Amino acid sequence: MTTIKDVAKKAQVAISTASYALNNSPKVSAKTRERVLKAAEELGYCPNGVARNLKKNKTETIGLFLNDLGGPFYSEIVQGVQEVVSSNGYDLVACSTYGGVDSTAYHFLQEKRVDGAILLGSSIPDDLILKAARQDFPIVVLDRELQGDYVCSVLIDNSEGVCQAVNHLSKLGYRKIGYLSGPTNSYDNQQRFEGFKKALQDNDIPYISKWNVQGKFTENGGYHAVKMLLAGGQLPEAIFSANDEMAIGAMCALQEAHVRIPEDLAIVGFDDIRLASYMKPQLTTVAHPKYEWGTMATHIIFQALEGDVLTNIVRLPVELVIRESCGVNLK
Amino acid sequence: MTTIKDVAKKAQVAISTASYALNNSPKVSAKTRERVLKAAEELGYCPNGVARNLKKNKTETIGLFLNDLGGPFYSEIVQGVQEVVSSNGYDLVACSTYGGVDSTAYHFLQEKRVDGAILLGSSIPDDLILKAARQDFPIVVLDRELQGDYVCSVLIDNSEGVCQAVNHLSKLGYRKIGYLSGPTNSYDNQQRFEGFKKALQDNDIPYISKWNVQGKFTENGGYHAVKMLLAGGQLPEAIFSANDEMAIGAMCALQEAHVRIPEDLAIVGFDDIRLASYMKPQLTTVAHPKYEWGTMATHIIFQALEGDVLTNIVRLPVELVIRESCGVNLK
DNA sequence: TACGAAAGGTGAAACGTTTCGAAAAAGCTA
DNA sequence: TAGCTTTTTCGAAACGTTTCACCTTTCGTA
Repeated sequence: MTTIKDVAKKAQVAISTASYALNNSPKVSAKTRERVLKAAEELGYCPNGVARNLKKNKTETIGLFLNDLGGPFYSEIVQGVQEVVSSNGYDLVACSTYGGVDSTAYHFLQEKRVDGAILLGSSIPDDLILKAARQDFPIVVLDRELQGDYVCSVLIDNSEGVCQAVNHLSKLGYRKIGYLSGPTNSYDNQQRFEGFKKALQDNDIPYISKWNVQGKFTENGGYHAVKMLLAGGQLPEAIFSANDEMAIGAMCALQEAHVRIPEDLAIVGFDDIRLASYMKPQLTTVAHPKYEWGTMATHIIFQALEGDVLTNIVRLPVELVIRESCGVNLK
Repeated sequence: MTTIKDVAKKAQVAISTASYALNNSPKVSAKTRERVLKAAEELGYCPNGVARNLKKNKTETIGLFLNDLGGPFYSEIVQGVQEVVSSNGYDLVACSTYGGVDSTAYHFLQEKRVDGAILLGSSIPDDLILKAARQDFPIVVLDRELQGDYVCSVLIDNSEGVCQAVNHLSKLGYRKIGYLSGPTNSYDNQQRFEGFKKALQDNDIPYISKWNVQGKFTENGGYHAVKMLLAGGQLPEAIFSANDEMAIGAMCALQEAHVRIPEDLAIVGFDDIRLASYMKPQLTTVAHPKYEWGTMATHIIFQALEGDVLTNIVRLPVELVIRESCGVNLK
């Protein structure tokens, strides 16, 4: 590999001069710059990023850490993040948190191989985040509330979303509403469940615990949870699913059991993933601004890098998207 | 930030000893190791990855470079890659090629911030790839044929896939078959188009160029291309779409025009993305082993890193998945 | 012609590690 | 105890940059 040393030698200048020339510093004369650039060109020189990173003590790279790089709505978040990162002249790397302490996320967070991190997915524990965050290493989390000097939470308004969904069901006349739950240790699920119970109360609807079934936030999870529900007999009139993936699994299970949607049972999801609008019937769901979620988080990272103090929690609005899966007429 | 220097001082040993201790070298006595580890613990020491990378001249990181981190079937490729990278104890970063020469992909490829690269998406030019690849920096490309010492292509068998699709249509009695094309400069599209023409020939079906319409490999692209086709009057009996995304857009356009699928027009796609099986009617399409695509590519990277010489091209099998969008009865 | 300032160029230190070769300490054997 | 060997520790160089502080050259002005 050719280094700046080789370039300097070829151009017959000192290493420092070569460096200045390559970085367009005004300290070097046009002639020398020319000579250095030519030498670099001829040698096919390319600066070693790692060395530069070490010297400058920054990588100009932001890390986006996800549970699983292929999630159903990450794509739009990633685009938002990408956009802002690029426009700040930084690089973006997406990494998985897969593998616990051996995961890339762990490594990168601890070893300072990025200058800031955006985190979505619960597999990184709070204390590691709080320990890793510093003035020159801000962290934004997308799925939990976290208090710290260089940590900020960007969240969606879960309870408002659930509230709108339940109100919608209530307005349509549904009084027997079940809750299709995600993992109970997930922040989002907790928030949605709390919101759900509160919304029921506000609408004078009783909460019936036998209609609370739990899955794993995946299509399969929803499918099996609803299978259980079906096996138990006595269905609710409507189901609020803590996310769309599970709602889709639920719909499959229901259709297999010849339960008609929405005639026999209404269903509403959360996230508004792409598939939601392709289902038959199309899934009514709570949408959140995914792209903006990404841009917001990233803006905050750069603010922090510039030394601004952070507001600790930002909440993004949600919106109920009414499609077909709850029907439209009063029951 | 606390460095190994601080640890050494606190443990009252030389820096080198601290380093050996932290890396579990047998060169240091149990007592000293203990002392160093304790000091490190107390100081919350964490080795600086960048410095280590520089010294060792490797990052133990593989880069996966995609056009757009949220693509419709990347997810499974990524999982395959992730799996193999992890099991080799390496890290994985996914980066976008968004932004041309300013993209993260460019930077990382040139600045040696990863030890190997897997590339999908045409925005990195061939010559850069060939220039960047070296013994200790192998590159695998997933969407073009490329000859080079440390470059390998892992491709799917496009022509076989198209052939199966066209044979299927032919067997069902369709004789007027259109081609919904992706960008003409895309390798995959070229291959599929070549395969398409050959398959027509093999089945004694004429190629009619007015039924060749072009889009951008996106749903929208397919939608508009088919709108054009509709505006032109005189539809074919069947359409082979160069990918599923466009096929889906096409289906929307057709449904809006009250063209029934498959009764009035059959359609077959390519890729077998998740949405394909959720469409109404479900999309018949050519599936490829996405997960294996990722694992295969990654295995090759590690083989190359170990010094094996590479076979230049690997082709993965494809399989036609017959669903509903072509009908089942002879016309 | 001499002087001072500005411009251009340089050597060396530093970033935080790893690792080599050598020195020091400890443990044996005779 | 002297002379070995083995174990443990250490200093220093190196990885490839950037950048500080200083030195040299050039040039305009008095």
